[in-house]
Amino acid sequence: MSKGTFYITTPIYYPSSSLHIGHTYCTVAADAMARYKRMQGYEVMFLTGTDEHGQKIEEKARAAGVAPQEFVDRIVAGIKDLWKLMNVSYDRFIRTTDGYHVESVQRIFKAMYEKGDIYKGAYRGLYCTPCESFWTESQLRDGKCPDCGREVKYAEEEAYFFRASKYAARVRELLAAGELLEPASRVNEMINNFIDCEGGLQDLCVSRTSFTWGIPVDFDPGHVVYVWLDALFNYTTALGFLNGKYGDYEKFWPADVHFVGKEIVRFHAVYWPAFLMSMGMPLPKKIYGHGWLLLDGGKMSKSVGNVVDPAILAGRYGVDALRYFLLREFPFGSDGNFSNEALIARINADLANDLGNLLSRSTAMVEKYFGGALPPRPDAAGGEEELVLAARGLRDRYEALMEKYAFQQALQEVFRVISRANKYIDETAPWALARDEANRPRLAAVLYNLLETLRICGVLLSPFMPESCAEIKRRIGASDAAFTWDSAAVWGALGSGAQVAKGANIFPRLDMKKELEELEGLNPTRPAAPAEPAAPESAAEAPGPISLEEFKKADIRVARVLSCQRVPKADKLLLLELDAGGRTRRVVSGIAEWYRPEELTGKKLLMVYNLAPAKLRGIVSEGMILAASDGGAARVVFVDESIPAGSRLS
RNA sequence: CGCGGAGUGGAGCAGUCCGGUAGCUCGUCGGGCUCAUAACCCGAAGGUCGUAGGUUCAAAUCCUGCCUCCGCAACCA
Repeated sequence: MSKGTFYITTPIYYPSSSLHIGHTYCTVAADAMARYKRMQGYEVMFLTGTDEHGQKIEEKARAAGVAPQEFVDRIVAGIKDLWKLMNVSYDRFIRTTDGYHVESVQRIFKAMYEKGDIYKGAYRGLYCTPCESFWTESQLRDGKCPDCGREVKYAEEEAYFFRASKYAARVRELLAAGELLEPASRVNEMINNFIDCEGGLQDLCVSRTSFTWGIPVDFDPGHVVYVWLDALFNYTTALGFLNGKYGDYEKFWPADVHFVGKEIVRFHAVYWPAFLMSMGMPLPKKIYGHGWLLLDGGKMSKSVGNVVDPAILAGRYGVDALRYFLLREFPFGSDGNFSNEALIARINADLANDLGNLLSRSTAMVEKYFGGALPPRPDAAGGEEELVLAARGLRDRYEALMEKYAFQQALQEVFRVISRANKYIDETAPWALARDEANRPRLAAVLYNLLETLRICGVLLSPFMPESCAEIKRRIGASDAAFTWDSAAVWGALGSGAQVAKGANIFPRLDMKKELEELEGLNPTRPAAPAEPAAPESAAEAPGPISLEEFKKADIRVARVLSCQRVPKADKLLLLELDAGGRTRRVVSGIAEWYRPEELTGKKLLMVYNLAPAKLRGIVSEGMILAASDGGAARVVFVDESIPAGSRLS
């Protein structure tokens, strides 16, 4: 029965905060693919998981006042809940903190080291101590640090490197062959930017000593494995590669396809193959770099009132409707504009008006004219009608598109047939046929054809909308055998006599205006969640309690803005000169998006007076001004004119 | 000159690689039908294909310049 195996993966997500619609998009796509392959009879392994190491997690956990493991445990629980809600049928969920993964990665690191592909080296170069940055000769300005203008000195820092350069030619050849990476438009980008660039493909630093939240290099304490080496091998350790946890490596590797966001195509298409080559392992058959969901024309953090929390949307409109929308609206390989309006319009037009309505009216007529029993199957003679031809050939057209990961087009094909069926009802006018007993056979044939069309469409839509299609199956009275992949290529699989269940539209029509208002009302001020980068702060990230003593360490003072100007070449920064009692302080603040310099000049505000200086865009900032933000526009906290500059907050 | 993407009827997109009647969905207007949801079906209006040049018998499509928008990157102490 099995046609073979099919191994598909999503990226392992970074649990620094909750996931959003962009992650959901990728995971739902992988789920649809996995379900499709299972339906076809493949033995599928669908892997997803989380990438839990790295400095950022370490920092976030510290800020939240918990241990890193505890921090990620919480977020991972939320991620699993989301996948459960979205009906994601993953077969395995890997966490890079899982013991078996850690062991495997240590073995891999060692093997690459012993082979000579990982070597101990150092960042070497001219180092500016205050800036904590290495610079190359060409970057220096007048022989000094280009940022702060101070002297630099030669320095080095110990690190392990992966000899990527050794595999550059092979990786290049592989990419250029055009099989590995899709869409093709990304291939040249990879080759031009990372391989044919000046200096060629650079060796990759694969260990860090600056933080500890990672997999230790077991033969060299102090080093932890760089997250990408750790993360990429998840695709194999999850199958049991170099560990005893699972025994599926031989069976499923190499992967049939890795779905990845375009921001990580580079690591998957360049370094991942190089790593595998080093280990002498087979390469994945396909890496598909999907696009991003942008928001209302692209503005990420400034547009107002969009609720793009997948859980909210799924809760309101149904998991299937959201899944359908994501995969029908956007071409998988390119960016798309997400909007609530598009979501609702799509649900109404396709699901409510076309599919849901077709199911309702068809079953209602069976009920009305045949007492709810499936009309007898017509003779083959009537089978040359346009609708029948379209529905009969649908599975093959759908399959060709699904094999190319063209979800949007595959769905379009199905809905073309659904539209054709609605038109068919008009053409055949069953209500007119019903008036004359002599037309009864014809009426039966018409209704049968409609149910058959619904059956085929229902089967093919199942990977996208599993629950709803199960309901379609029930309503048209299809047996299990009449709802399989094979049956979708057959016309006439529906038996006669079974009971049809009439009922309300499975996709109720939505009131666009009302929905948009309510969605905004749900969260009027929070900015739309960006599709890929930072998600809204989750509760897990709120810092824990601090003592009064700790709080008192902060010296917060009233300051008057003496002058204010934009920082050149920085979109978000303003440079303020502040009078806070003592000498004039220069503070750089990231509020240029919300304030013009002249709006601030002369105003009184609060500043953290004893914050350690930091250098931003080359300018030393001696403090921080206080502003409030809920994630959207930041508003400066102004204080009463009567308070003298230099007063301490207490 | 940091990297990349996009400009096509009111909106969102396809078509661009491989030049040759500008297509789809939504919206608007008119009509039809009544099984179903103010739904469905039919028809119509509406486009200098960002802009200026070039190549060509022929350009949305190829070449060059320019304009605009957007994402990434760098900065939000």
